Amino acid sequence: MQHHKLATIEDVAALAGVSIATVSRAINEPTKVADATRRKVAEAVARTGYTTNAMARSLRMRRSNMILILAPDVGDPNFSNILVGLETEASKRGYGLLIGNTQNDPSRETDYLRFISSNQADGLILFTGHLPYGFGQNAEETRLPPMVAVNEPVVDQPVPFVGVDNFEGARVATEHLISQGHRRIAFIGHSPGREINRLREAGYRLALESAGIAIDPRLILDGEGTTESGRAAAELMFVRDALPTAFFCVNDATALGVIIALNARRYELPRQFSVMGFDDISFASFVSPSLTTMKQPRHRMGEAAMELLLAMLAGEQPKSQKVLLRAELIVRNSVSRPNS
Amino acid sequence: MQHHKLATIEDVAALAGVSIATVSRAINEPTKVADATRRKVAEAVARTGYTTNAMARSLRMRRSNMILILAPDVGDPNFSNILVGLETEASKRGYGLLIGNTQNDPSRETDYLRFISSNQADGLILFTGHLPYGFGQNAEETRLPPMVAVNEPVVDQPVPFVGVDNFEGARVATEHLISQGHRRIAFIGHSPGREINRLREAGYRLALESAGIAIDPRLILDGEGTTESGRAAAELMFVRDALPTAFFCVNDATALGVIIALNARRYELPRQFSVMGFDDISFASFVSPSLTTMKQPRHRMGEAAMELLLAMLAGEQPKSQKVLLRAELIVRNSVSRPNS
DNA sequence: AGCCATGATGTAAAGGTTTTCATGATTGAT
DNA sequence: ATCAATCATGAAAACCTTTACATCATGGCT
Repeated sequence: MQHHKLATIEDVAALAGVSIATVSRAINEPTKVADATRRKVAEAVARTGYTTNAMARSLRMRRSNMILILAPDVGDPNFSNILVGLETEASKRGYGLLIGNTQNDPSRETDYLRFISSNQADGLILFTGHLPYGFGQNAEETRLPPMVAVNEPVVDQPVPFVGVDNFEGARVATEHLISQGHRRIAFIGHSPGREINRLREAGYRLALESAGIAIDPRLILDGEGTTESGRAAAELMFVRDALPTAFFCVNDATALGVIIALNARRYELPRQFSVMGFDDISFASFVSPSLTTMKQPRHRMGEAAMELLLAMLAGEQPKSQKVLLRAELIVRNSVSRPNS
Repeated sequence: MQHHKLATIEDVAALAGVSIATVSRAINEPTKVADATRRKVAEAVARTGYTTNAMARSLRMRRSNMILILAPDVGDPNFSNILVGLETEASKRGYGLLIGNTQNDPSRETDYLRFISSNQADGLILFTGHLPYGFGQNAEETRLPPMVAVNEPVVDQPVPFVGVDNFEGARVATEHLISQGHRRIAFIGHSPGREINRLREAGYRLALESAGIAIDPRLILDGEGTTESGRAAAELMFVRDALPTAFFCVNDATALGVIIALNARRYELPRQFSVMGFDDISFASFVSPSLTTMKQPRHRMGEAAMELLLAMLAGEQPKSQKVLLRAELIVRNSVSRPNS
């Protein structure tokens, strides 16, 4: 039922009247072969429609030219944009991408490791923020395969990381609000367990301190980064009656929730409240008011991570364990000067 | 620099005191082996940490248990949600997913076919709406590999298709508007070249005709399905001054554009205009007003497509060349009765 | 003329499985 | 007790490459 029977290197060799070794060389190291034979081989390849069997090749060479991507949620738009960058760089270098959706399920993580241990993938890109379950326990003993973490660093493990500078980005964002004249700035998305939230909050705090603004703990609200948590936090703020003039949200999803809450209460934005997000997800520009936010260079993150991983596979030591790209301030219409 | 040296089947055989053939059987066809030896082998496998080398296995068995996914834009959220369904079903059946981002670039399409012709993938899932460049020309001659198209059918080729019933969905959507009392319903997104747009428009037309409502060509506007095209179309409508009471948009992105245009003109929605979308993208519920739309069962589409492909790989003839899932009406706040 | 370096090619091994076929052992029937 | 059938296992082939090593020819040097 498959494609008849594929031509093998032997067929090509026979047709070209040379040995299979020569065919292999003509294809992979053209300089090591005489011009005339190279042409004969090329001709034979064209005639037979030969393509080298990747399985045999990988078996022999002990590498597959495949990279396994492990992500907790493949459907997440933030992920998929980074994926595009990963793919761009990988395919440029002749690597294929194998994707694994773990949903943070330990058994699925372990399951996907079979691709590594069975030589089906040469390296690993981690979106999960932790080592796949199955490496965890005896990490020092087991030699880790080449891998790099992207978006979220791996805690307590020497895994090279490519991501955005959350601390610096949050500082810039908060400074932007301050530069507009805001003094009472809320932070929505306090969650000390999440590295990303922690860093962004730290940047927020530094910006305030540097500007000599005292931090009001009533303006720092919990939130895990979902739209619903943003909406709830904003509501809570009104109940408690300790109001800011601006909301700096840990991410755009949260900011969206805040905007929904404010719209529902019929406030006019940004006249009465300013809202700032982080990420620049695709719909940030379509919300009303369109969202001022920090743009993550997702495509570049993907490229950089893949570059780093491929360099490691080529035997180079990573120059640094951490590549931080800077987020870019995108000014739209959800931030203005406070009018009080 | 790699993981020391992996245990092979020979190591296991030696430790268990049996031949490699027995080890292979103990692992893959446990019933064909005596209980005692099966236990010995299991023990040896555990001790050595053996995992079978997928390359050797694929080489021998002439199949890789990999599926290649070819998509024009991996970053598209519509795609990534279907991808989750594909992944769910594939990994349940022990298949891996290899993803290829083509950006509709013929050379990239051809390039990715190497995974098929080199046996690195057993089958193909197509999001592109056309055969990958390189199959096209002599399609009758070349035997096509097992493949199924999802989301967008492949034109003029006998490729099994899994998608949503766009015609029926558009009919249901339009009927919903009619049932609310609308008579002047615009269709935004006329684009005869696009199969999806064509079908949705056809459903719209049928619903109107069945209700005895004459079709007003001035209410049918071009649009390729982007937010910007929706915005522009709505604007055009005001310029031309042939206004509907409801807008049925070819998809949510278009509907979003329409809403933006209406909001900008300070209309109150849905009191003055109703807007209906199609797709139920993630932000449909966050727009203001939240969008009434037809939900595509993306996860199920992915699962169904993968199921079909795996069945084909197992040698079954696909029962039908076309699996159409029905879209579900999601009622939110962008549609109400007309108030004129 | 003889020698050596260089360059082009071929031979054969190795990579790790699955599976066909053969072999022996065991069971059941006569 | 004999024969046939069944069952468990092993030997070896096949899957298709890449590459270390060997071979041979060529040409340049002394």
